[in-house]
Amino acid sequence: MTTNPEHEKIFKAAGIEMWPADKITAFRKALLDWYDKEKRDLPWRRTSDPYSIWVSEIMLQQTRVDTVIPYYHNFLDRFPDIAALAAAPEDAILKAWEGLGYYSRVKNMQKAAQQIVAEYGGVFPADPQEIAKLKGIGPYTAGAVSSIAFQIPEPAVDGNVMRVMSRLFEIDADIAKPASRKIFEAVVRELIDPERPGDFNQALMDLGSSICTPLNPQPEISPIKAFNAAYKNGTMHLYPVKTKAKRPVPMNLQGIILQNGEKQFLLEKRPSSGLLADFWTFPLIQLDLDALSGSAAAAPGPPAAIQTELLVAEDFPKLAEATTKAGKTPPAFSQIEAQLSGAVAEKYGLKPVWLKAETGSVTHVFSHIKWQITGYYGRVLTGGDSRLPEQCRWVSENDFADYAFPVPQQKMWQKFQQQTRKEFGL
DNA sequence: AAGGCGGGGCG
DNA sequence: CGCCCAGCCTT
Repeated sequence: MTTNPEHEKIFKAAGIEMWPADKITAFRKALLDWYDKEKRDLPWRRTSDPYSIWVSEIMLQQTRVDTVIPYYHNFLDRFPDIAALAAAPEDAILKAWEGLGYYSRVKNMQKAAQQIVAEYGGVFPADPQEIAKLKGIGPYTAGAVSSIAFQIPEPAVDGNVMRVMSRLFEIDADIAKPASRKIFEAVVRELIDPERPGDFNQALMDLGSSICTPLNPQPEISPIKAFNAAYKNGTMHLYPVKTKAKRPVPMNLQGIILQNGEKQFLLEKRPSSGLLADFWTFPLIQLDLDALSGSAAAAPGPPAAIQTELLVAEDFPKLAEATTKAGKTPPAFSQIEAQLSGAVAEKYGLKPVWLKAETGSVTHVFSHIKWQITGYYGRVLTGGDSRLPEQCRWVSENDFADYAFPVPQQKMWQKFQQQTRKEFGL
């Protein structure tokens, strides 16, 4: 009952029975009538500019609408067109993406903008095949931009669409598997309204995010409940089929919060590839704590006890007062702190005096790793050290706004301010 | 095909 | 707190 023999094969293999033409027509009407009535008024739905629509689609990958809206406005403000994005400095585009996550998205988008300038005269290509060649544009985004910006009947299969379709047709394919996407694309190609492909795709996604949700869906109020095989057969709880992701692996790190004599903080730029590439954080190191707990490796005594007292008395009167009251000498060197000093001396050529442990300690969960950062605050006497690595910089707090901070860094900074700043009036 | 890559909302 | 949300790139 399809026009396409390729689709026929796919449907047969997946056990899908495609609807007759009149049912497809009725489905389009039910879905689009609902969309016309209920669609949200979103900024990128007020434009037909392919660049703006492209920006919105890249931002909306793995990111909620409410989160995206302010970033969308700010980004278009700073980079109003393809040429502006292509020419922007990297730190500017990272800053504009700060907090959004998956930062390779914006780097790839800039590469694509440069591609468009070089190969398409700066004009966004209006052909799905050409669109799909752009860096960072995969099958979903190619379909979304083609259909929404250019009214080309291409499927835009995201997680919402796979969930909706798996329930409508009781499709057993595992939506976590890349290979399954082909099945859903074939289904949408059969169903998509050639008159309003962009609205059709957006309607499916809206439905998936509001009514046909992953948890606690409301099929009884769905505009397309009459088409929902899983609902009619009482199998809603079985769809979609999706294998679970692995748990993030815990990783313990030490966050090094150092200030120099000018009250500047040491920041380090992360490597240009990998996790949080090119973003700035307080130096993060990973001590081998297992090796530490074993032997009673004599911790070197405070290498600068006198300096410590001087520092504390001079720059941190409240800290000095607090430690005196508690009947303690200024921060004793634990084994960990001795290790820390060794690592900091080796990596950064600095000899800090540690003033507080467990400050700026935070947890941050990525999709595959769980960072557990223990913060250590210290001061260094020397100012501009010649051995400071290339990727490091002493930065005044007033200039933090010029640096792109990932969320774990923002958390460390917040914690440090709450725990140490207020406590000691630094 | 599998793994790397961020961040936030919900119960 | 653990659960959920997931496209594109690289390997």
